[in-house]
Amino acid sequence: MANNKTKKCILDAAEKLFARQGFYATSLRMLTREAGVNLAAVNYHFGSKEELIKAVIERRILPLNKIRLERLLNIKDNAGADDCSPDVREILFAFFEPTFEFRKSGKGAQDFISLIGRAFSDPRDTVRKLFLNMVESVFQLLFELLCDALPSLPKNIVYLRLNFMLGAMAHSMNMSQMCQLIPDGLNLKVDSSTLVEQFIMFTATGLEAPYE
Amino acid sequence: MANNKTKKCILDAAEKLFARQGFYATSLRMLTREAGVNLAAVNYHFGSKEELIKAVIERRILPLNKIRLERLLNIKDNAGADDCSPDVREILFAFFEPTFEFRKSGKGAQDFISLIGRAFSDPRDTVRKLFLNMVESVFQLLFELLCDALPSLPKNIVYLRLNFMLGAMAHSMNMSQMCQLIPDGLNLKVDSSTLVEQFIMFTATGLEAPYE
DNA sequence: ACAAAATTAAAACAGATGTTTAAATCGTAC
DNA sequence: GTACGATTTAAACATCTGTTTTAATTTTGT
Repeated sequence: MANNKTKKCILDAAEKLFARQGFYATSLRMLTREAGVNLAAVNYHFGSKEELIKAVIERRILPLNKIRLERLLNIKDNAGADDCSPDVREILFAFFEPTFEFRKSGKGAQDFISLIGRAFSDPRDTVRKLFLNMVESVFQLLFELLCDALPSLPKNIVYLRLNFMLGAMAHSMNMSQMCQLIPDGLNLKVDSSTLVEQFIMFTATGLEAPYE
Repeated sequence: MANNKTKKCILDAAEKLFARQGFYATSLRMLTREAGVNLAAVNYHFGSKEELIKAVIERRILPLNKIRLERLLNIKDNAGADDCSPDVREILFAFFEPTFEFRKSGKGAQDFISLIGRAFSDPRDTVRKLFLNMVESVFQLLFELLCDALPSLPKNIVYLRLNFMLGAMAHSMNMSQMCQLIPDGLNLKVDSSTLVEQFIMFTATGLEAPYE
């Protein structure tokens, strides 16, 4: 168990290639070449490609989830103590800021975030469920808090809007390829902090929109 | 050229399977079995799998784009004549309503719409560009109109928010699998018209959010 | 230093993939 | 009815996939 270098190389290469090409389009041969390890190493260390996918996601999402959960629980407790509804923007910031913060921490992190967007909208149940199971608890708490913060909205409407928000998020995580849409002469780039600000501004305002 | 039955069977089957399993996960053998035609028929009629993907998307998106373009141009002309800014909600309604309306027209249409969501966030450049090229003109006009409707916002901010919106849209199109997120006892289903209303309410309010 | 366990390496495996081929069948115009 | 082009069929093709196997090598505990 001493030498984890191979495992790390595989995870790093997988993170990169899965994010940029997708799970399906990345073969174990590309992956192991990129990682500089033998083809059989993946099956030896992880068992199968599917379990590698799981490991790639798990490595990063568990610590991230821990932070998000702490921050959301903190909001919940404060609201409970003061006996008032939590604030939507506060909730969103607690939920998104760790993600965007982590994203800035390096190239690998950036790849991982776009990989999450991939997993969230993967065609195959196996991959999607794999991811959803890991984030279920956080999402559930997020949903609860948003319901508390928006007491005038029916829960199914909150749920619907929550999904709009998550879709926007999944898409925003692949920002690199976003700017292919409008081939304008304008400089449409935005820096990372503007992205978070604008994202929260957009979604918070949308969530708070009046019902009918 | 007389018998287009085979072509139609292939297109229908492809639409269904591509939407439900993704492009990659659908093999030509599954596809031709579902369509009830010979394996070689795809290559005979369409040349390759990639060209089949293109044909599947094109069949539906061209008429849909025509409607959207007409309605958007109509708004543009009216605004030009009255010499006033167009209305955000009006623009969004013109853009989204045809899609959701078409979605209601049958099972195949429903599959197609979720297929569009797939194409929009496909990992591979080839597939994504294929789709983006077809919608480029409509998106460009949409962007222009939104800039006119939101004169107080910098264009790159409008562009950013437009992308949030498109992400939300792509995700909402696979609504069928959305409700796996919160396994609550609550009935969180919403009907189709509520979906459009809420989507426009959410995104319009988000787009109109103040800048900083 | 030696034996046992863990890891790496190269090769082969079984199966699936998109595509092509070559013959058979069909539809249609003369 | 026959000949000809379009279509369908079944089989083969080459290539790629994830996984296993078996042997070599390295690392570890004593």
